[in-house]
Formats: sequence, C-alpha cells, structure tokens
Amino acid sequence: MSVLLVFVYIYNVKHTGIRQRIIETASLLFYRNGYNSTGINEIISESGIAKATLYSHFKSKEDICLSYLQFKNTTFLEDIKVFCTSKPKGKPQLIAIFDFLLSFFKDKDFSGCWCIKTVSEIPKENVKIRAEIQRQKNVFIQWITDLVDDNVKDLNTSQKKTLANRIYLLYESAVAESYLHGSDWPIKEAKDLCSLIIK
Amino acid sequence: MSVLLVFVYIYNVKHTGIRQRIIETASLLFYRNGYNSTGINEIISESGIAKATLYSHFKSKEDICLSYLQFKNTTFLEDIKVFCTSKPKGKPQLIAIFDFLLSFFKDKDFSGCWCIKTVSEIPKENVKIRAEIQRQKNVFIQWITDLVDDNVKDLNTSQKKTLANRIYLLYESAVAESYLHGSDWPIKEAKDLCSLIIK
Amino acid sequence: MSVLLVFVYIYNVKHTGIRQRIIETASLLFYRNGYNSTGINEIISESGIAKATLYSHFKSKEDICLSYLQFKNTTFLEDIKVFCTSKPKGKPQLIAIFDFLLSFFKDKDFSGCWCIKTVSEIPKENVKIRAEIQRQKNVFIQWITDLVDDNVKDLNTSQKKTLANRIYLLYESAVAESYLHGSDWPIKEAKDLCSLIIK
Amino acid sequence: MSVLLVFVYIYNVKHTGIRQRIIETASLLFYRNGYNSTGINEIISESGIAKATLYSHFKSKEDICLSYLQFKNTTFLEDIKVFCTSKPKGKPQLIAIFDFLLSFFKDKDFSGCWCIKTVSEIPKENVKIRAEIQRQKNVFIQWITDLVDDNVKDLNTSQKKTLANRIYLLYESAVAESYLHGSDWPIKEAKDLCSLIIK
DNA sequence: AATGAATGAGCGTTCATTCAT
DNA sequence: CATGAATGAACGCTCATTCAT
Repeated sequence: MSVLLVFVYIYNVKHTGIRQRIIETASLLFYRNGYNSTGINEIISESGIAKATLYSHFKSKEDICLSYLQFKNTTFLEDIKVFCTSKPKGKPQLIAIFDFLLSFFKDKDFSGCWCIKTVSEIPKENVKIRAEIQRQKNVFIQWITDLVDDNVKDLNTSQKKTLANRIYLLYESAVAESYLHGSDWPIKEAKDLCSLIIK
Repeated sequence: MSVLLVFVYIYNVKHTGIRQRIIETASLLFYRNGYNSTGINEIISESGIAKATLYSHFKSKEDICLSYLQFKNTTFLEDIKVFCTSKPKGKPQLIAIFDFLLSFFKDKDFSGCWCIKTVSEIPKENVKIRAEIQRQKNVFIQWITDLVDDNVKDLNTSQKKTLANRIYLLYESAVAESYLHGSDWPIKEAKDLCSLIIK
Repeated sequence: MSVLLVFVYIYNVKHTGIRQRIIETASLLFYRNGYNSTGINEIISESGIAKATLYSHFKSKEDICLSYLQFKNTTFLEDIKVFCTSKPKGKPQLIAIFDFLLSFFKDKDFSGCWCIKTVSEIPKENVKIRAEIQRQKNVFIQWITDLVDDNVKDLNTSQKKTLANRIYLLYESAVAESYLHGSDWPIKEAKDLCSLIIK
Repeated sequence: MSVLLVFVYIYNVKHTGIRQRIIETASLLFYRNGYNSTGINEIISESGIAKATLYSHFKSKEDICLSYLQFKNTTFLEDIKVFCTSKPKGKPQLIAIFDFLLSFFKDKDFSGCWCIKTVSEIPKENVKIRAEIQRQKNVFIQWITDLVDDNVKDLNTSQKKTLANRIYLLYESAVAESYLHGSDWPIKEAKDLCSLIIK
C-alpha cells in the first residue's frame, strides 16, 4: 500500500551556525592557549553548548583541531591575498607580505603560527594532523610562488621557485620569532632581507 | 598497630646525580613527545626514582621545564661551538651553522627547536618560561654575533649585528621548517641564502 | 529567518515494519554484544532510522529489551517445536531437544541463553524484565512438560512434571556451559544423562 | 663519597588492606548489580577512597573484574570444601554440594553464579576475562572430580570423570536457575537427580 | 634523603532521552 | 509520521601534587 504524505514545515533556519561557532571558539582558545592546554570543557562553556552537542558535530578533539587549522588557514589566506594584491604590481606586492604580518603582529590576539604551534604539541605519530599542516603550508608556498610569478620578471621557473621558498622561510621565521621575542624586529629584519633578494 | 623500623643505609652519594638524571630523562621525553604530553609518572618511571624524590629536587613540573630548556641550550651551544670553530676561519665558520643543523636533522631524535616547541605549548601568561626562552635565544644570537665578529671583515658594528640577526632568522626557519615538512630542503635553502648574504 | 518547506512523499507503508526492524536489529546486537554494551545509537544506525523514530515506537531501552526477549523466545520455541516434532514419537522427540541445541551451538552467532545473559546484566530490583524472563522460561518448561506428556508412558502426572523439570535443568546447563566453555561437551553430556533418565 | 644514613620509623601498619577493601566492595557491587551497571564512581564512594587511589592499585576496571572473579572463586571453593568434607564419607559428601547451595541460596546476597553473570556481560573478544572464568570452572570441575574419586567406589577413571561432569552440570543449573526463578526448586531437583546417578 | 600511598580536579568521551520543527 | 539537534549526567581514566612515614 502506498500513501501520499505531504509535510508542511515552517522551518526556522538558525541551527546552521553551531558547528561554525564551535570552530571559532576552539580556534580562539587553541591559538591563544595551545591545543593541549585547552580542554573540551572550556570550549563548550565558551560556546555555550552542551558537551554532547559538540560531539554530535565533531567526532573527537582531534577532529576539531583539523577544522581549527583549516579555518585559520582559510581566513588567513583570504586576508593576505586581498592585502597584497591591493598593492602596486611588482616588488611591492611581495614586500607587502611582511607589512601584512606587521599589522597582524599588532593584533592583541597574535600568537605566532598556528601550524608550528600545533605541530609542536602533537605526538610524532599523529600523521593526520601533521599531513594537514604540511598540506596547508604547501598551499601557502604555492600562493607565494604564484605571487612571485606575477610580480617578478627576468627569472626562469627554477629561480622563481627558489625565490618563493626563500620568501616563505623568511616569512615563517618572522612569524615565529616575533611571537617568541614579543617584538617586531624579526619581521622588519626579514622584510629587509626579502627586499634585498628581490630583483 | 604501630611498628618501630630502623633502616641503616650505606648510601653512595657520588654516583647519584639524581637531579641530573631527572633533567636528562625529562629532556628526552619533553623534546620527543612534548611538554604537556609528558606526564610526571613517565618521568619518574623512566628515571627509576620515586615521585616524592622528584618533588624534593624540583618544586613543580614547570621547574623541570626550565631546567630542560637550560640543559638543551647548554649542550647545544657547546656542540655547535665546537663544530663551527673546527672549520677554517672566515665564511666557512658561519656556513657551518647550517651544516651542523644538517647532521642534527639526520638524528632520529630530531624534533625541531625545543624553544619554539615549548613556547607553543604554554599559555601566553606564563612569563617565567617565556622569559627563559627569550633569554636563551638572545644568548644564541650573541654567539652568532661573536662568530660574525670573528669571521667577517669590512663591516661596521651595526652591519655585523644585522648580519647576525639575519643568520639567526634563517637558522630558526631552517630548524622549524625542516621539522614541520620532514625534509631538509629548508636547511639547504637557508644555507644557500646565508651564503649569499655573507660577503 | 523562517522558511516554508513543503515535502511530498510517496511513502511505501507496506515494506516498513519499522517496529519489527528495530526489534530484530536490537535482538542481534543485544544477543551478540550484551544489553548494556549495546547503545541506542548502534541500534538506530544499524536499523537506518532516526533516534526519535525509535522513541516513538518504544518508550525506553528497557522496553526494547522486553520485545527482544519476546522475539527471541517466540522464534526459538517455534523452531525447536518444528525440529522435535519432526522426529519419531517417543524418546527421540525428547532427546531431539539436545540435538537442536547442538546445531544451534554450531551457529556462528550462538551466544548462550538470552534470558540468563539478560538477567545477569540487570540489577536485582528490575522486576519488569525479571518477571518477563521467568514467564518465558515457564512457557518453555510447560512446552517440555507437554512434550513429555506426549512421548512418555507409564508415568503419573507428578512424575512427568519431575522429568520435565529435569530435562529443563539439563537443557539450561547445556546452553550456558557450552557457551561458557566454548565447547559442546556440556551438550553431549547433558544429552547422555537425559537419555538415561527417560524410560 | 659514602654516607651512613639511619632511618628511624614509627610505621603505622594499616594501609595494607586497601586493595582488599576495593576488591570486596567491587565484588559486592559487581555480583549484586552486574559488571557493566557498576561504575567506578560507585566502587570508590562505597570504598571511601579517591579515584586515583583505586587506579594506583588496579590498572583498569577489567583488572578489578579479574580480582573479583578470583576472590569469589577462592572464598567459595574454601567454603564448599569445608562444608562437604565435614560430612560422612561416601555419597553424603557429594550430595552435600547441593545442600551447601541451598544455604547459599538463602543468603540475602545470593545472585547466582558470578562466572556466568560476568561472561554474559563481556564482549566475545574479551579473552582475558573469558579465559579466567574457564580456568576457574575447570578448577571447580577438578575439585568435584577429586571428591568423586574420594567417595565413589566401583567406577573406573572414565566413569568417574563422567559422573563429575554431570554433577557439575547439575550444580551449575541449580545455581543459575534458582537465581533466575527466585526459587530453590532447581536446587532440590538437581540434588534429587544427582542422588539418583550416584551409585 | 627518600619513599609509596593517597588525593581532588580534570580529562576526552558516550549514555539514554527529549524537544522543536 | 518522522526527524536532526540538543541535552545533563555519567562513563572510565589520568593529571600534577602532597602526605605520613
């Protein structure tokens, strides 16, 4: 026997944001205080949700960590792209990477690089998180490579790749060391050196 | 029921070095597995001492952490000094920094930079550990400065300081990124760039 | 923001039997893994239904447990009846009880007696489940009594009752002990002894 | 350098019983309410100890379970041995097994057989607990075998083994079924049948 | 000086159940 | 009728630290 059923719903679209709220809360806490130092209890009380609700959205703390990394990288890449491409073509667009970092450093929530921080906390065996971090760093390197390609002339492909890698290393150092020393001198020094190596 | 027990010990103080044994054990574990992931129980069972013995030598886990940082930095500085000064005077002694790192990277226990790892794990408010890390990094920078002073000519004091800082930044990047990517390309790239900026 | 949603379903009622599907899924899981070790989530995901659907058919997990017990006993009784009455009249029909058990034991899903398993898991105070189990065991004893009545001569009512009880005890032992020891020797021994006490 | 150390202790001998207190408390609860229904929190609050204290004596709940099984079996075997061997030599000593059970049944804490209860609750894969249970049951069977050997004449070894197995099966049935039905009829019936099969 | 026993607080996770839609 | 979202309570277990001896 077949029956025709008609459902009419007045569906209140609002639940959608819970997963995102958890990610943003966790990101704030993981980034500021560290992954291991941040407990699930802190995340749920800051998010204002129940524990089981969190676990209906994420299967484990590690799972939240992956979302945290993706969230940070995505927003960061979006922001730095907008910032750099707003500068004049050529060398300025590359140097802008460090200017972006300078303003990022001034932010009260600046806590260095989430990738390096996270990779520092996880056991060596944790391939899942490690792979995600490596993947994202490679995306970042690729973006720098594209930026170099767009803005530097008179270099062959291999030279461009080398330049991109060097800019990447300088950027990474600038982030980590400005956080470690609590000072922007590493950013300025990296910027100067970067300026030097760009034709 | 109470019992009177009398113990008579011939206790050999010489061979003990209990404090040092704790530090070395903790260093191994903190460096390999992370500060938060290493429990007090793991340290005492690996050290073969009792829990209360540990707490008679260190007032807290944080206290052990400070000793761990000092121990790692001290031995590291000793080793890299010996390595670099064994090279011919001039540019080679500076470049040797990265060669030292290349062999360090090959070590099965290589886990990046203990300072960056530790600073990544502690909450922002922990000034004690943070200060120690900054202090030690400044000692390292000073050592590089001295090495530059000894091996580079035709630069004034300010230029030497700048060069030292840049070598430091490249070194830090090389350590952190080779660990993150599980590859030595960052060390090689940093070395090349370092070679380029030394007259 | 509110949205008006209209669903139109051609819902095939015939093949559903949702309640029965839940019972059969739960039975499989309860019997194999135990009542307490089987979670509601496991039941719904294996059944392919939503949580609230389950709770619209059963008011609690305990309620499902009662249905599970009834389902197992019903199907078991049907099967053993068919098996035994297919044998020649007389002693063979009684001995067949243990032959049925021997083939039941060979089944990969054999996990002993669901009644004993369940009564082992619930607190003493749970009268509801306990009463159901006792009721069903009494139905089983009655069936054996009827079988004795049909197949044994030269015994008065009281003697028949005693014989039925003894066969029941031997059967129960055979089920529980073959499961416990992971061997069919208890079934064979019980069968032999049963054979001995039937005239 | 060697040093002579003299310790003088007034040592208060009383801590010894904690492990045993945990086992006895857990035994009471596991046996009465079931293994899965008894939480660690219940055990510690009934024992009046801290959670970490429990976990310094046992590495897991499963570990406590093993001790529980051993404790129950040990005390049970001791008691039933004393009871049976106090009877006149011959058949009475064997029949006494069921008389022991009759008084055991009257105990307000009687909850059937701990082995069957426990094996009913654990996943099939749990070889550790299952093996322990089988081992203990085999010890019990061996004891019955020895008792048969001591008290029955005119049987060869094989016949004695068969008799022991049958008594065992009847005993097991008597325990489980008297608990399930909440009545001593299974014990009496098993005793009668046992009496019948002993020469 | 050195210890094993003991602790309270917290960990990450799962439970059976309910509710708004 | 059927659902996905959400929950409070409890789970088994580990933490860094302190205590009596």
